[in-house]
Parts: sequence; structure tokens; C-alpha cells
Amino acid sequence: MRVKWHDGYRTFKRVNMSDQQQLLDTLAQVGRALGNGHRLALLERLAQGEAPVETLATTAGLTVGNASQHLQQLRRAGLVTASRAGKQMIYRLTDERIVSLMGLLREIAETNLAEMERLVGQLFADDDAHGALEAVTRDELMAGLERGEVALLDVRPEDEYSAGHLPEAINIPLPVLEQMLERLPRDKEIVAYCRGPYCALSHEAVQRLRQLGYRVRRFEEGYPEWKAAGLPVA
Amino acid sequence: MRVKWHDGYRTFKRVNMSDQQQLLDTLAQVGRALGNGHRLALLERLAQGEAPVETLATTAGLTVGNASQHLQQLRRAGLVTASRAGKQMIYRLTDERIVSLMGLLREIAETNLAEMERLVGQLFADDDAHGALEAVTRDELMAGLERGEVALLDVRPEDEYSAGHLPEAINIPLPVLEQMLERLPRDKEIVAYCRGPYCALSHEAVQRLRQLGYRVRRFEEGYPEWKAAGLPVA
DNA sequence: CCATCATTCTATCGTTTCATAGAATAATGG
DNA sequence: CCATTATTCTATGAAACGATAGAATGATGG
Repeated sequence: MRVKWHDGYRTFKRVNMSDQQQLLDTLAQVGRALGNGHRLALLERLAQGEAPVETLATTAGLTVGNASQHLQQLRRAGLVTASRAGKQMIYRLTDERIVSLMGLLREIAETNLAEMERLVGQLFADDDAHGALEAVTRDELMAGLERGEVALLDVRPEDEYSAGHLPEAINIPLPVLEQMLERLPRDKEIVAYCRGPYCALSHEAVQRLRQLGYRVRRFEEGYPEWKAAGLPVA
Repeated sequence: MRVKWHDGYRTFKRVNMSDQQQLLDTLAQVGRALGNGHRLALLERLAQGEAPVETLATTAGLTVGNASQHLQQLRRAGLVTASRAGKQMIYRLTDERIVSLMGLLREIAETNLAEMERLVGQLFADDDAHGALEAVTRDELMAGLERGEVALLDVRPEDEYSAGHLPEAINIPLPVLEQMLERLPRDKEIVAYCRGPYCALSHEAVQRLRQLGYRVRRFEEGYPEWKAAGLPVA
């Protein structure tokens, strides 16, 4: 029973292999897809919404060719699909649960890896320097919105915002923040969010706005987590 | 800022790398740990309960030396910890959530990989041959136990059973199944379970018991999933 | 202290992964 | 049909991974 597979090596190894081990090997293929920082960056971008290769390459800081290769690998692992739209190939996540998978991976890593704690600490160091800027939790945010006490600020690029965002959120991409301050109300607390817990955009936005005298905090999650939790999006 | 790391290559690459990418790279380390079938087999065994290296090596079908290396890798990824007990090193999962992580990985793979479907189909082919032997769901099982209509059979090796098992379960390791039939009631339906959805032990047990005329089905999950769901264990 | 047992460490070899550059393919608009 | 644009494919070299065998370490029990 020689099963045709992606390459000769595996074909050889899989001969006479228990169903069990074959299943685990196939699962491992999915694990391997998560085993590279650049691919995780691509997945994080895809969690914001579908996108063509060039966009993905740019946000992940890769050459187009290299990004394409990583995307093929994600495709073989069943994590993304692609469809053609004119000259462009549009990639998207196959499954809403992939966001949960990455979230769980993150939580486990944060709990059990010292290195992780160090890096997260570093990411939050600037916040602390400005005086205990705790991130806003989901419940807090929802309560604040309910009472009309907070304004939501989405600092992601415009294309990610328009692919989906939190209800009522105002979009000011970080690079043009200072040029569009008139969009922000001065009488409410501002809560900034971006791509997820590790996305630096909202950290940066909070720092810059505080320097300008705004009352502003960071939402501890991002758009993908909000959406994956089944909460309403626009 | 040259951070000391596991090897020279990474140290070099990480210079001037964004916090962002460093975090994703560290996460990727956890992903990579899940990217090998043998390591997944080790994790599956560890989900049954802590064990020394030799036991782990045997159940995963590895040499002791090789198993040790894989375990080091899992340790570096923060997925397992080890402690010495006399001459032996006892390994265990660091976190209950790792079972959920593997479950989610499995669900996503099953939905999105054709190869996965094929292999699962193969695993279930024998059941179907004997006439639509649907696996028992968790709810069904709980209802059946409640009404006292089913007897639970744990076909895992004795050491895994004694590390924890479903309440009221009778343990008959598969290799000695025929020698211990007197432990099984003949007036109830028997539900067999083992290590998890892909574990072949309960499949095999069901086939052999049906040949002997027992009314018997398979539980669709295993001990780790039951425990991870917060249900009572003995 | 020595012999034993369990495990880890080290060196090695073959295979795989990753990034790069450049060729090939596919759709579009003249 | 040709030039352009977007993407994928192919070949290459450097680094990492995985399995093996044998040496080294660490705890135990005489």
C-alpha cells in the first residue's frame, strides 16, 4: 500500500506505518505550519481579513516570492485557501477556529515560557513608564461603550479596517494619526485597538496620544479575537 | 542588544528584530514542537498521565535516546516538565490546556485536510464493515451511565488506568482482553474507550468483543478529553 | 568506591527547511 | 499577439532537524 504523497521520502516512510502514526504525522504537518514566525505573521494578517499576496508580503516584511512559498505551505496544511481575482490571488483563512488556535498557543506560551514573559514585558515597558497604563479588558470596553463613555479608535491600515472592524470604531491609521486628530472626541476616554495582543500599533498610538494630552488606553485584544468571540462587527 | 539564545544562528538573526517578530518567533518555537508525529505521540501518552522516559519511548515506538531528545525539545517549548524520582526522570504536561490545543489542532485538520479525512475513514473502515457502529458521544455516554444501562471498559495499559480513568470504568488492557472476560457484565451494553479519538485500542476491543457476541460500542473520545472537559475522574 | 541502571549528551550523516535570485506561468489591456 | 503585472515555480546554498551509536553523567545499592 504505497500512498502517493507530497514527496518521495514520506511515501517511503509511510509504507507499513500504523494508521495511528499516519494520523499524527498529518497532524504534525499542521503543527509545522505554525512553526515559523513569518508564517504566524501571515496568519495574523489574514485574521484581519482576506488579502492578496503583495499585501501579505508587505505586512509580514517578506519578499513576494518568499511570502508565496510560505503561503503554499499554509495551504498544504489546510490553514488557508486562495482564489484568483483578476491578476491577483486572494488568500484567506479556511477556518474561524484558526484564530482560537493561535490564541491558545499564545496563552500556553505565555504561561510556560520564561522567554515569552520577558518579551511581553518589553512590549509593555513603555506603557508602564507613563504610569501604570493597564489595558482595557473586553468586559470593561463593552461596559464603557454601553454607557457612551468611550470612543473606539482603530489604528490599523485602512484596508484592514474596511474588511471588518469593531462597531462604532473610528479609523485613523497610525502613520496619519497626528493629521486626523479632529476625528477624535476630546470629552471621552479613547480606547485604541489593532490586530491583536502583540500588535504594536495601539501601543504606539497610546503613547503618542497621551503626549498630546488625550485620555487614552489600549484594548488588550484585537479585532480577530473580538470577531472570533462571536461579537458583532461592522 | 545581543540576546543569548540557544544557538549562534538565532542570536545573530534576532539582532535588531522587532519585538513583534521576536514574540512570533518564540510562539513558533511552540508550534515547531507540535510539528513532528513522534512528539505528538509523546504528548498523547503524557496526556494520560506522567511517565518516565522508558515508558514514553516504548509507547511512542522510539529508542530511549531518541525519545529523550524529543522530550528536551518539548521542554524547551514549555510543553512538558521533568522531575527526578530516584534513577528515573518523570515527565508531565505543564498545562491542562495542551490537551485542548491538540484537540483544536485535530478538529481543524479534520475539517480542512482531505488527507486527514481519508485516514480517519480508514481507521473507521472496520467498524462500518460490521454494520454502522456509530461511536458513542459524550452526552449519550453520560445518559447511559446515569440510567445504569452501560458498563464502561478502559482498554489502556494498567499504568495509564491507575494514573486516572473515567468513574466506574473496568480496566482490561487489550492484550489480556480474552483472559478477563468474566469482569464484563453480559446484561449491559459495553462502551470501550482508550487514549483519544485516534487511539486504535478501543476500535480493536470493539471488534474482538463483537465477535464474541457482546453488545459493545466505542466512546468517541478518550480519557484526556473527558478530563480536560472538567468531568470527574477516578 | 564500584557496578548497575536510567537518562542525557555529543558527534555524525542524511534529509528537510528557509531565503534568494531568476525563469516560468497566468491574466489583463492595449 | 505583445507588454505588463501578479504570482508561482525551480535551483541553489546555508542552516536546522532527526535518527543513530557510543560516551558521559547521576542516582542507587551493595
